[in-house]
Amino acid sequence: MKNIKVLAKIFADLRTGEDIRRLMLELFTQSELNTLSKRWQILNLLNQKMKQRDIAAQLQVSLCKVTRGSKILKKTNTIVKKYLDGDKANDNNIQKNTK
Amino acid sequence: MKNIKVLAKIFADLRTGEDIRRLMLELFTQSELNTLSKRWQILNLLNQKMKQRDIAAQLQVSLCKVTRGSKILKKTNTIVKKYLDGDKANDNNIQKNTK
DNA sequence: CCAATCGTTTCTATTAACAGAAACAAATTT
DNA sequence: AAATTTGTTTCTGTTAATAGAAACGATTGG
Repeated sequence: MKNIKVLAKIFADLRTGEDIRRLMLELFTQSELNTLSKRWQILNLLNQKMKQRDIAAQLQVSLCKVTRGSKILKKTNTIVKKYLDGDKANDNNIQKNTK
Repeated sequence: MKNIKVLAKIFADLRTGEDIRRLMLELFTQSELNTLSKRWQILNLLNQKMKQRDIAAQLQVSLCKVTRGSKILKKTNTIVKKYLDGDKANDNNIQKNTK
């Protein structure tokens, strides 16, 4: 299943990063947000060709999480890859002080 | 922490519901997607004043999940409430056959 | 070919979210 | 006010994701 489309539509409707961020803070637990954040950082670092053991050490996660990220990146035609290979990916790492 | 802003920005950048949906399918496990989907349905039904035990029965979730949703809805000035009270909420339930 | 490095898998233990049931509390009905 | 309904909390057990360690496998350089 199922209603993922519904959820995706909600995020799409919200449009601004600030509103989406607030919704995520309401919907997810702190633990889940951490997990999600790490998950994305793993993908980003993997895409930058950092060694898997280095990623695990730097982000303080286990190798199984890194391997899982690796599997995601092996798929072709993914949104993940498309996004990471775009210029936006690096913008996000700089973390400018927009607030 | 932390980099929730980064993740929120990614969703915001994607813009279309279809792209966001695809990214979610790549990032989350099936189990997590189910959880998330149920979580939103709970909020929606709670907001429609359905009784908590009925919600639990209909969605086949435990009361603790419903109570958690209830706590979210009790907060004021949330994106969740703003969204559920808007007209978009009902659109999403109809689930038109756009694919 | 061998050794080292790296990606991947496997194993057991841990943890957070959750199920299911019961108890408790607040509200409503009568 | 007593009984019923509904919201909330508490309890124990379960499950999926994960940590940590080790092993396995592939690749590469020597």
